[in-house]
Amino acid sequence: MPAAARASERTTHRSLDRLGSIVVAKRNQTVIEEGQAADYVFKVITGALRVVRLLPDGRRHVASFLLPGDFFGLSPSGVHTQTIEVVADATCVRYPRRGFDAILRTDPAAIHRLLTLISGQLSAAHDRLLLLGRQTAAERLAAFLLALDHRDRSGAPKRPTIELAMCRADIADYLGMTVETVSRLLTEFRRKGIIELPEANHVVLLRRSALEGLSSGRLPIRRTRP
Amino acid sequence: MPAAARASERTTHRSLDRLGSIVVAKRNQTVIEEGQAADYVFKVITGALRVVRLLPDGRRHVASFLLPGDFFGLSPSGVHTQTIEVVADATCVRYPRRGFDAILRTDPAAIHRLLTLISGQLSAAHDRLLLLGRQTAAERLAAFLLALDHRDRSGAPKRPTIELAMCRADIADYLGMTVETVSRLLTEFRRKGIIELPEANHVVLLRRSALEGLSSGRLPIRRTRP
DNA sequence: CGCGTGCTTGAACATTATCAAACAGTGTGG
DNA sequence: CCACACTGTTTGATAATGTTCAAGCACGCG
Repeated sequence: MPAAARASERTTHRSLDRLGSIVVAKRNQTVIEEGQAADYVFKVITGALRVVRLLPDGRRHVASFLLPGDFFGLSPSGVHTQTIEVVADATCVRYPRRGFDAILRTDPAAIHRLLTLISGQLSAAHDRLLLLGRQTAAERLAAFLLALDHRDRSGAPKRPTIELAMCRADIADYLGMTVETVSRLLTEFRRKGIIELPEANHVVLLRRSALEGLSSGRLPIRRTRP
Repeated sequence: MPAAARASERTTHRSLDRLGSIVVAKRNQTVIEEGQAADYVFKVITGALRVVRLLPDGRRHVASFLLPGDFFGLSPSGVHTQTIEVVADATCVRYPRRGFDAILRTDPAAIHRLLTLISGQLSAAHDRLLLLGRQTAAERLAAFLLALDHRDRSGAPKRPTIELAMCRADIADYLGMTVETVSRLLTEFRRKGIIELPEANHVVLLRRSALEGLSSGRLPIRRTRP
């Protein structure tokens, strides 16, 4: 469920590297606040962040998690529409917006990559709409674990253990449920032998197929509408 | 809840007009199928369409509705990831993808508009994630009615009557609930004097403020039972 | 007409939220 | 080093929101 697709690595531009400066941020710190001017673009190096939206009464939603390799802060309008907070102590590279734009102006290929990146994010958002609108809590959590695993695995192959950088509340707000439901479902998965929970934030996938069955892989199956 | 923002009108490009050809499509017809090559870009002139995704077991989700002025079919990857069907008999303009791309290559301003358009869609998708993940059925329906009204009203001012081009099933799949719930909530709104329902697909907004109160989530989440 | 389709309504049921309490781990100050 | 607060997790009992199943109604069309 990366907000920025895996294409992010390829989006790195050589001439960008010289512009970047390292930024370090600690747990629960706010990196970008809704309404702020979008003067910088960031790329996650280590750690994890969350994209957050709030309702007036305090209900919270996590739009996406940002993991190493992901870009954030891109906002053509020039104003951020979301708040971004640190989940696990993070280091990022920060590029000044102007330099970023300058590259876009001169490099057509960069524009195309950016367009592809954002389109990928849009497509991912649509997947999540289907997830939140039409799948059960168990299906959503299964999909989440599989996505995290897939993401991890792209780095080091054959690692059946997922490390959860985020707390239960973050997961709950990401999947549109309560912490209690997240906890109960994890326990249920454990009882069924689908996962192991050596520690609260370490998940070992024992039977991936069971999770895949739950998350009802999205195949392009069509139903003839009445 | 327009998939393509209101900016769509401004996205029209003079040199595009010569390339376009008119396409007419009837109710329930499929205009674009998931997996198809994205050879054309469309713009809605009249009528309404829906962007649909299905789960293998038949559960359906409507990602967005497309109303006059909206663009669709844009897909940088070259392959469509969604199915698009006709809600109410529609006429669209169809532009060949190549001509569209050519304009993008030569006109930097067009690229910027496209980027802004897609970013707007992404932002709208995030709003909908919050809606589906954290708001009640009543709040979602209220937000839907207000969005439709806002959209209509931009054309002709002072029209308190919304025409629902889509059926209850479409609304339900868009808001992540069942037809029964949509129906019950509309009845409830009517009983409370918030709306009127002269016909099944005509909604008159009597007390917009009541809907706004609902949709902004300012209503108590947990009600102490009498 | 009578049938099909879509809308509404009702009653029973299920999933998930809410409330409450206990527990584990972590850091703090005495 | 221990007691203590503090935060995050788990578990249980209860309740609400929304679904499912089932039936009836309204409308348009052959």
